[in-house]
Amino acid sequence: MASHGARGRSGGRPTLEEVAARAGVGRGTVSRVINGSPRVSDATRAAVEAAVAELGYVPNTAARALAANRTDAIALVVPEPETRFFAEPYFSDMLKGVGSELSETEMQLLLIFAGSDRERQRLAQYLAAHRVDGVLLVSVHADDPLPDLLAQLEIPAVISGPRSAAETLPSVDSDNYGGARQAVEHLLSRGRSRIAHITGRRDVYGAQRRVDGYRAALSGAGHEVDETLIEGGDFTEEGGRRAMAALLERRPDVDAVFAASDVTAAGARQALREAGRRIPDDVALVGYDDSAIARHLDPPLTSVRQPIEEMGRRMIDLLLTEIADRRPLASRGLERRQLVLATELVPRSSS
Amino acid sequence: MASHGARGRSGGRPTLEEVAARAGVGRGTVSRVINGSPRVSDATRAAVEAAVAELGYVPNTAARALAANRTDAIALVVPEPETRFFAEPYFSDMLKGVGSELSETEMQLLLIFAGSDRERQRLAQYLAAHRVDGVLLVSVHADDPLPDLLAQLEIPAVISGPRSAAETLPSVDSDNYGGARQAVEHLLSRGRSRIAHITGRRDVYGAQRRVDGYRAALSGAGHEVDETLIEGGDFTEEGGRRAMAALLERRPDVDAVFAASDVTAAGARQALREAGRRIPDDVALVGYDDSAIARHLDPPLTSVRQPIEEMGRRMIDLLLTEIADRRPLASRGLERRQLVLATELVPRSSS
DNA sequence: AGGTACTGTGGGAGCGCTCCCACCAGTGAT
DNA sequence: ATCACTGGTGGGAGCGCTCCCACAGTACCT
Repeated sequence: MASHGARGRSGGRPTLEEVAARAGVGRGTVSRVINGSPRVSDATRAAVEAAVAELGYVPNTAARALAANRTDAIALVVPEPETRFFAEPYFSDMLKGVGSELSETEMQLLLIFAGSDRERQRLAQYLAAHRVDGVLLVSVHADDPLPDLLAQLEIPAVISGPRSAAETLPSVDSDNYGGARQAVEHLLSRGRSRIAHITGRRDVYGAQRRVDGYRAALSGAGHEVDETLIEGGDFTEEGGRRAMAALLERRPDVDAVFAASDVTAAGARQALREAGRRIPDDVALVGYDDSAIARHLDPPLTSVRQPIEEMGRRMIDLLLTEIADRRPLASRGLERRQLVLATELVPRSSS
Repeated sequence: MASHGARGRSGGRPTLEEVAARAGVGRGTVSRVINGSPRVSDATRAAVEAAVAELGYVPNTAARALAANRTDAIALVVPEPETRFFAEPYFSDMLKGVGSELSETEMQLLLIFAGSDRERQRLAQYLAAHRVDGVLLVSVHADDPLPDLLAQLEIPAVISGPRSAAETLPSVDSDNYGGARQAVEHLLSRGRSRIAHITGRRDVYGAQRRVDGYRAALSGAGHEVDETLIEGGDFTEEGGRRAMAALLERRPDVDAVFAASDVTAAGARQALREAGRRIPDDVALVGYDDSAIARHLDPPLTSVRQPIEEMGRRMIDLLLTEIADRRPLASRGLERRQLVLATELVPRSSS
């Protein structure tokens, strides 16, 4: 029986010490080379690098994490009960951006689900254990305690979509306000004048901003905002259908609808069909997200695209900066810490 | 200046040692309690647990990993260039299953992208460093070197979808053969007789199995399999369109199509529309995956649902078993190590 | 000739655990 | 009484790193 943690290692993976011996230098020097310190002579560096290559040395992260008190990992926290969020392209696109940006670094990505109470409990434990250097928070609700927990634990975090206009955390968002404006202006330019809006959940700041954009576009074009043309939705298909039905009841003269999400638009479409309205002939329809649904709806749905992959990338940038900056006593301003990226209208035949 | 790794700890998180002192026991005893060893008296356990609670102790994973030579983490490797895979509900559903099953344990989930060569390089390094206890491999191609690498490093792995009939790795798959049969039998029962099949990529074993199922269903019903009704696709929309166009050219009398994926079906639908064929009146259409697209297509698409979330869960089960079993010299049979889960036909108005 | 100031380098200490050996009661068999 | 055992426990050693102090060597002043 070998010494102690012997499992499965036939000869064992090489350690720093072995590399040092091989290169004829000290442990500290190898560590310096591995970590790219400039205070190493070229000759020494070359010798160490050769030894590393010969031995196939790979640093042991656990040891590094223990000694250096950092983990080289960040967590993406997914509030999963929102199945909507999870199944939408939003999620995978963001992941794509996050992944691609992260692959430029040595950082690893952990996926943590914080859906159930048990999972949130576990997450709290996990964060308390400082097992990640930073956290990416997506789709956080206004009353979520998580951001405060993170602040308290002094763990750097970036949020996608501020919780309110007074958000203190670094954030990356798309221009919900501008996107909504684009959508409505597009409908106006198509000669529509009685443009309704089916909102998202009002406790989501982004949904609120879309309402603001809707209003602004109308006002900007000299129209009065008619409150009877605004109906509350919740981002779901069923919600969209109900809202559209209510709208048709109240305002049978409606000639266009801007829905706060593609899924909502799909629901609205059903209600319109059932009421015998043709799209776009009788009522034009515009969605938001430019998801797969938009392309496959009949007729294909005009929608507002958010640069989600780009948002994922930027979130990582921001987070890595936060992590790096944690050393000098933080408290720097929010200068470049809250980003808003432009949206783009994708016209299709529904409008 | 404090001792050494002093960053950010105001008083510092409690350590095992502190818990031991508080409970009036030795370090080893606390470790035993934390790890649920049975060789601890009830009184001692209670004392330790109290101390843990009072101090808010959370074990330091890095230290544990270093000492015990395990990581309590598994990786989900995503061959991301397959954007298809990534954006499809397949991915998020699987993730959901994986996450829910994992949340029963202390294991953490790492997401690793192995799209570009650089990423694969990094992955190899990562695995060589034994930074995970096990690996989940999804959507692996027949010629991927990854499984061999894993075998060589003796890292437990589970694959979703065997690479061939001779797969040696533990795997969890849905019943592609049976699912295809169901689809075709459904079409037969609807009175269709000239049923075409647009295949998936032939180098994907699951696609091959669907072809087999298609054939079997026809033969089983006493029909001869007409090779001119089988057309190669590649799981993409454009591929589906092309294949359908070719099919219509060659067999204008076709009265049903079984497509190897919903996306393929969406492409086929376009080609059918362009050719003026009505669905389902002239040609019935059945897809595979039961994705969001299926529900939102016009007309809604009959499709074969795979229990993907369940598959994710089972993969985790299998992997955890593999990890636990690694101790007794492996080499146990493949008895319960290759699972095939049942599919379900979801009829909609396209057939 | 003796400072002073570097740049490079070696290696001790320590990160917080797990593992295991040693040891101390009890308990039952001899 | 003596000799196994057994369940329960304490604590040394060590996992593979990073950090930092100490020190050699060289270069440039006084």
